[in-house]
Amino acid sequence: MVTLEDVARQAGVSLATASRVLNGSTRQVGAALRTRVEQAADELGYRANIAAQTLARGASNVIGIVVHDLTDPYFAALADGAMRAAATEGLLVMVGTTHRDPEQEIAYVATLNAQRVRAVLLVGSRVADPAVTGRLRGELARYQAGGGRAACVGQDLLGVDTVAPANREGAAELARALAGLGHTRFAVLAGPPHLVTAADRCAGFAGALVELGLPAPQVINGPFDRDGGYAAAQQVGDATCVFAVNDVMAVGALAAYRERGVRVPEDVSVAGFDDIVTLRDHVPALTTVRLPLKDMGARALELALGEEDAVVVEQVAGEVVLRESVRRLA
Amino acid sequence: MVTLEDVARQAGVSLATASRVLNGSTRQVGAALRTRVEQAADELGYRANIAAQTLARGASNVIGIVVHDLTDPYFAALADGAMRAAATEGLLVMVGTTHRDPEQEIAYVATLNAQRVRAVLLVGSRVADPAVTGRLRGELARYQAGGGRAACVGQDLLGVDTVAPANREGAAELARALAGLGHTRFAVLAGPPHLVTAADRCAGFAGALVELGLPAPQVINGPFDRDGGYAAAQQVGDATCVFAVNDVMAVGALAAYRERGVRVPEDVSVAGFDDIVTLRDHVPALTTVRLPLKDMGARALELALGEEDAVVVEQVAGEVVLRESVRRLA
DNA sequence: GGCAGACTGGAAACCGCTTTCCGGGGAGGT
DNA sequence: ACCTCCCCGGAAAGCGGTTTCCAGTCTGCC
Repeated sequence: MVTLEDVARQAGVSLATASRVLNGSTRQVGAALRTRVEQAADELGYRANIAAQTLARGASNVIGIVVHDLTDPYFAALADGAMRAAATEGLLVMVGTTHRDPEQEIAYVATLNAQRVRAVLLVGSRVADPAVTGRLRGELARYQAGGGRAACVGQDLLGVDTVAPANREGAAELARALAGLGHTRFAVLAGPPHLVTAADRCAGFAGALVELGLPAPQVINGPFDRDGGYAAAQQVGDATCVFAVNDVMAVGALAAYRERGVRVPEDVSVAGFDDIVTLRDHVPALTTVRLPLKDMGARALELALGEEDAVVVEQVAGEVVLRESVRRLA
Repeated sequence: MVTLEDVARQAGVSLATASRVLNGSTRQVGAALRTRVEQAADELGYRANIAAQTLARGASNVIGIVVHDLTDPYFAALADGAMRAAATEGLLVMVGTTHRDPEQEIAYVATLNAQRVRAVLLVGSRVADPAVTGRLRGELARYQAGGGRAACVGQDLLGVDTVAPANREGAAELARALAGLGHTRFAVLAGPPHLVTAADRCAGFAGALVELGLPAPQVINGPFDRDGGYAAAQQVGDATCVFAVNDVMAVGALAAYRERGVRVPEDVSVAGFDDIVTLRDHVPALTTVRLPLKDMGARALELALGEEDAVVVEQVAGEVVLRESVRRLA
């Protein structure tokens, strides 16, 4: 491996000079030496050792993003937004996937802390377990005590800058829209009760129905993914409209209905949440609540990098999008 | 930031001892000192500085994965497979997205080299431009000269370990299957001609048709994504069967047909390639060539980490999956 | 012409950790 | 008892950069 010292020797200059030429420094270096160094570096194929640079400078140029599952398009979109933003700042990205294990999330924060990353983004729903949240907060505090910056996309439970999707409000809005179509008997494919995102969406939806004087929906818990939606759909009673707390589950539900010969929206209306881009061509087109996922990811990075002392929490509103998977009741 | 020295002082031991206790060493440390150090580290909230460790050890525990686009489920699946494999090896992952810019890919290799990552995985189709490929090879060679390991998922054009999907063969197999259903007039939504993956699939498909004595297909080039498929579908002539060189394009094509009131598969048959999981619930279900994406990602990591001196290239066969998007011709 | 001040180049300290090398003490063998 | 060998703890030399501090050179100005 060729080092800066090799370059300096080859160019016949000191280490200091070589460093100043090759890695942005405030100090000027004469044109003659400068070209000698550049040429030497080029000939030798020099690549700075970032570990050494990070150590010497005391600051790295990488950020960490922790998501639940990259193959879930929800997280892919969020991560992509954050990564694009990072790229414009000249930052590298370390991505960790927890596969929905909160312990993994804590472990990642510790690891990213060890890496002295400039910032960490925790992307994804918080869980309702105060013990876990407490330990995560502890790990984050330790990281921040060392000068680390952090932000979260999800619920404001961590005491860090947060981009918070308005899950309750979005779901409530959706409920009102669906009720406006004449539906009165609802079911909610509610996902796991301990996932705050799922719980909020479910609660927002149910709350709005109550406010409208409608009967409470049938609530069916289960996994937060496609198969969870598929399974939950089997347990729906006599509802005319089913709300799956995310699009991926809604697609699972649609698959279940299709297999059973239940027509959507003729026999039952189905709605989701998120407006996943990959699913926009689904048939029937999914009624959902659109979240600007890429922007949210990018915004979270901005917040993390921002110099503000105060913790800022930004609500992001969702927009109800009615499509063919729901119908107006006669 | 609390350092190892702080811990050592607090525990009343030397730096060496503290290091041996806290970071796996071959050397033993007495139980008494050991617990003192551990306790001190815990009290102080010590987190090793990985940059320093990497520098001192001369080896890092991070690997780099470079993909074209994380929001494309094809890459998400591949990356996920690789990341899971990395996790079992205790490795951290840096992910870079090129957004399909080959220059970015080269830049990433340089950056990951600077990071002294243990291995880099180049995931995604090569381009047909020899100049670009040459520069990428140069950058890779420089990296490998410094002890770096590399592997590629795509075409064997880089001189590194490669997991190569059998694009030609898979497409040929698909062509034979479709011809077996009685189709004779084909169109290929071929993607960009410079993308080797797209070109191979197109060539394999067309080649098989020729072998069968069928007329050559209509070839329509365009972008490699959903909108590319959508646009290309508009230009299809009188084909009874359309092959989109990937699933995402096929979905675009299906959307185009749906909008125009063309029924699939009654009026036209459509097939894709990849068998993207997220798209399995699409209606109509997509005929495609299944690639074991997760396994391929994991395998690429294995190859990169493997000790073999010889460059190994592994072909991965695709499996034709006939679903409702194609029909047998009367 | 002489001197202050601005610039440029180099020596060396330092970033935080690993690991080699050394020394001291205890256990085991004779 | 004495010697050897093994173990464990510590001092110190790196790992590859950055940056402070110092010295020498030029330039501009009085």
